[in-house]
Amino acid sequence: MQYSSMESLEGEEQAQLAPPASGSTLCPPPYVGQPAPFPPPELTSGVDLGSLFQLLQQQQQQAAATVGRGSASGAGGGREKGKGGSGGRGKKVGQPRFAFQTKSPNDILDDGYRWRKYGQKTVKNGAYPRSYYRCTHHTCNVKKQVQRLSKDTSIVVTTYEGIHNHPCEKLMEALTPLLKQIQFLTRF
DNA sequence: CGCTTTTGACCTGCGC
DNA sequence: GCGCAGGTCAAAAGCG
Repeated sequence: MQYSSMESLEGEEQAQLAPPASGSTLCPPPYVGQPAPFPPPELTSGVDLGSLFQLLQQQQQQAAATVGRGSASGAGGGREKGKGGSGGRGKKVGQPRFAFQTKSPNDILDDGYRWRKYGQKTVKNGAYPRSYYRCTHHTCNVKKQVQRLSKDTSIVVTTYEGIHNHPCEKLMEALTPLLKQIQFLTRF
C-alpha cells in the first residue's frame, strides 16, 4: 500500500503532498495525547518516514488547535451539513477532518485502530460505495469514511473525522513488552 | 454468546 | 416546497 497524498480538510481544502509510504499498519494523525504513533519500521522500509512523521505531527497539531471551535469543511462536494438521523442524534460539533489517499487493493486501511462499520452508501460521482466506520473505543467517537476513487480504482480515499483520545491499539500491543523492559531497566 | 457487517429506512440540509 | 444527496440508525444476519 502506498500513501500517495494527504490533505487536511480543516478550513479551505489545502492539499498537502505526503511522501509515499508503504506498510499495512499505520496510525493516522488524528490522535491526541502523546506523539503520533509511528509505523513499525519493518513495514515502512524504503520510505522517507521522517518527513511523513513530521507531516503527521503537523496535522495533529492543527487538529488539536482546532478542536472545539468552528467547523471543518467537508470533503469533495462540499455537502457536509447533513448529519443525518432523526432529530436529537449526534450533534455536529466542529471536528477536525483529514483525508488522505492510499494506494491499496483492499479498501480497509489497517491503521492500528479498531473500527465498526455503521453504514454504506453509494455516492453520486462514484462507482464504488462509500463506507462509514466508527472507532469501537468506548470514549472515542472518531469516524472515518472510506471510498475508492472512480478515476483510479487502485486509490482509496480515507477521511478521518475527529481525534482519537486513546492510544493506537496495535502500536500499544507491540510496545507493551518494550515498555515493560524499559520500566524494568529504569528501576536500576 | 458477543461482536461485526449488511442493508433498508429515516432524517437533515441544500439547490432549484 | 420538493426532490436529491449524504449521513446515521437499528434490526437482522453472519461469524468466530
